[in-house]
Amino acid sequence: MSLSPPSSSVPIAPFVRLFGRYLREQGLPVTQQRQAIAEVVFGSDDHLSVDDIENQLRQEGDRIGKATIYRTLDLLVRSQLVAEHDFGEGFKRYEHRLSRQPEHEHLICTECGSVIEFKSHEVRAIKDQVSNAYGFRPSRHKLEIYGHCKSCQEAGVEPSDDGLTCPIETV
Amino acid sequence: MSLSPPSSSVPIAPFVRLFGRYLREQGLPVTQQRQAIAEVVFGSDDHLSVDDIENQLRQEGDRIGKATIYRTLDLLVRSQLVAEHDFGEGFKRYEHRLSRQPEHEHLICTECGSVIEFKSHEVRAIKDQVSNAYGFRPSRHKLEIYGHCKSCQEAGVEPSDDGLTCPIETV
DNA sequence: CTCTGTGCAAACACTTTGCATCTCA
DNA sequence: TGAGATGCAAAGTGTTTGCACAGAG
Repeated sequence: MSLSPPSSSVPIAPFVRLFGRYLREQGLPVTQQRQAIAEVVFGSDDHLSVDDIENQLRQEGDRIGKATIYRTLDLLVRSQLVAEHDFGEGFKRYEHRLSRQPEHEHLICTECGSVIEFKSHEVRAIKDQVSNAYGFRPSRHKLEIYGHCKSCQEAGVEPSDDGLTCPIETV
Repeated sequence: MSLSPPSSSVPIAPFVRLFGRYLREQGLPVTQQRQAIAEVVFGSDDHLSVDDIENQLRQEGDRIGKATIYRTLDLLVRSQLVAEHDFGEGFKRYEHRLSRQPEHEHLICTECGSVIEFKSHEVRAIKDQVSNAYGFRPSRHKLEIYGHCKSCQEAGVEPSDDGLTCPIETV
């Protein structure tokens, strides 16, 4: 769906090195494959699927097995340099957390799959307030808004509604 | 994980009939299986997995194939009488939308899987405001806060953190 | 009586795992 | 050199689909 060209303009080497440091801290080898995968992830500001990553690697001449990609993504997520998302497409997407808003929410187009990031400090307030009310200790949260992006609307996509004809109250 | 006893105190027959009406509107047969499945879903205020539903049916003496359960849940979701959730457990959960806050958010315990529902009108404000800013036409949203519930905290569960030792800024 | 649902099992898509081999440290 | 990674293919998930038979309208 998204072929995501190498779209980053900031140098990514330092980020890859940061991952290398994490690996060394954990006593794990810094392999070529792990670096190549990290380069792809840090080199794109998109929300990449495993297939996106595999394709990008292939384009660059690297042939790395899916298993290795999954295993490396697991390490990247553990290191907290990368965040994992599930937008309900049946597979996961990955997004690096460097040089961008560390905490942000998503607008997701259910037509074309594009994702817009936005920041809202109100969310943090809600999170604290509600957690407090229930004695809950929050760690992470997600706010996702699904709908149609501007271009899909302009392309004539209509919101579909298919429920009961006499709707129940949907305050 | 959750064996969810028949916990509802409101009569569920009217809700099942509402589903029957939807089916008839769509020209689809109102079968025993569909009614039995609807009864289970409307009869519980929990967030049920397909296995939960299958087990509950089995306890009541009904033997309905998983395929039928999936197909019926699809109809229930389409009718908008039931909402589908993915709390990142690797499978979906289903929750009926009758006799409860039609729009609400979730606190999810990552330890025991329990779910607390809460309502926040600020979310709607954020949704409208942000959508407006991006020319986005929103349909649905989700706000989920993950963490540890009160009882798991009291049971001594500690939040774990395993990232880089020198963390990046996490404003 | 016809159209659709049902149940089973096979198919599916994404992800994980086992194992022989190779690589970093 | 040895712990650990890699790649392939096989196994595992939850979910969907194909098809012969059964049931609702």
